[in-house]
Amino acid sequence: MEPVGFHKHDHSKCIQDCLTAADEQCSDKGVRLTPVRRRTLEILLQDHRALGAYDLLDRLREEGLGSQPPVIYRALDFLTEHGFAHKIERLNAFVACSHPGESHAPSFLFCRECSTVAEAAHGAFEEIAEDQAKALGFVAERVMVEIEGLCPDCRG
Amino acid sequence: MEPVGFHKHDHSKCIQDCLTAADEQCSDKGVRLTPVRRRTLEILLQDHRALGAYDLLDRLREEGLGSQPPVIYRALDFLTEHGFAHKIERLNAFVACSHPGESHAPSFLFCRECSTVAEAAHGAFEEIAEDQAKALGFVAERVMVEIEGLCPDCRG
DNA sequence: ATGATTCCGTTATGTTGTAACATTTCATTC
DNA sequence: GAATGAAATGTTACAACATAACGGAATCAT
Repeated sequence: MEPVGFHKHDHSKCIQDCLTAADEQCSDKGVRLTPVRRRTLEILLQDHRALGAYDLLDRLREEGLGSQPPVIYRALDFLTEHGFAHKIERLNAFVACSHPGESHAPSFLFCRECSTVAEAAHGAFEEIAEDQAKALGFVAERVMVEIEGLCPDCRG
Repeated sequence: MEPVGFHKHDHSKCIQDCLTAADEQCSDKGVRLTPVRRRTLEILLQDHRALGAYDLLDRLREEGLGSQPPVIYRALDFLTEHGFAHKIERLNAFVACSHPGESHAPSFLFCRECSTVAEAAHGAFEEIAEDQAKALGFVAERVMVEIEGLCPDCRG
């Protein structure tokens, strides 16, 4: 898994690939990527940035796709549940998954200036977490890593 | 630094030590551990559990120590700023620091059943985070690690 | 077609957090 | 011990984030 948020890349292809992957995975699993869900994912994919639920809702509203909070929260529940999007807890905001399909339990780096998010390799963190949990008799189920800082652009 | 949340220990001593450490550090720094701040810390120290701001506020209100949200949020700002308490982002809740004075940037393990929190060694996580950040040209300023799972008691 | 299921629209409300300004408390200096 | 200035608190009002509950529409399997 290679981080993508701070790298130059062919972004329209990046978007297309993610949407295609989502379409495929949904039909494989027999779940539906409905218009509201798909459009929410598209909006998130526009930037590799974290967006608040209400920002997303505003966008949907402009397009006549739903105007009340439950609409967007249901769409986000679906997308996160199936690994197409993730929540950044520190920001109360959501970001499209950059690596749909790959094993999930991501770590994030996000810029405090521009909210750009990169998804990073998580394995090393999980190993350490597992060691620490074991030493305490704790069963680790989910390891959240969120690294706040400045991205290459905002470092100035 | 030894994790404490899931271990048997002399808890009244644990509370006393933390309060004493807080008192000392405050006078060293020339800041004031006022009644609202001190009482908030005491309540947090009662359990090694994460408590919501409004739960804490209810406790303060019962004791006539302040009844409006800004009161508790200001106290929590003070306590977190000086390292006497921490916020668990995943829970929107706060926990007393188990190791006041030791270098700060903690990692947490918290139980999804009972909200008990243990503070764990953070160094290894920071190293990995630093490596990943460097590879991306990202400047890591704060590394948040929160491990959700089941504590020894709730594992059943 | 019909019944079951899933999804969406909507109202209402709950939870978490802050801006702004008035008042009080406290330490310092005169 | 009064005047002053800084820090802390009290209070009102509101902003931002999130969910419960219910009715109706779309979709799917038979």
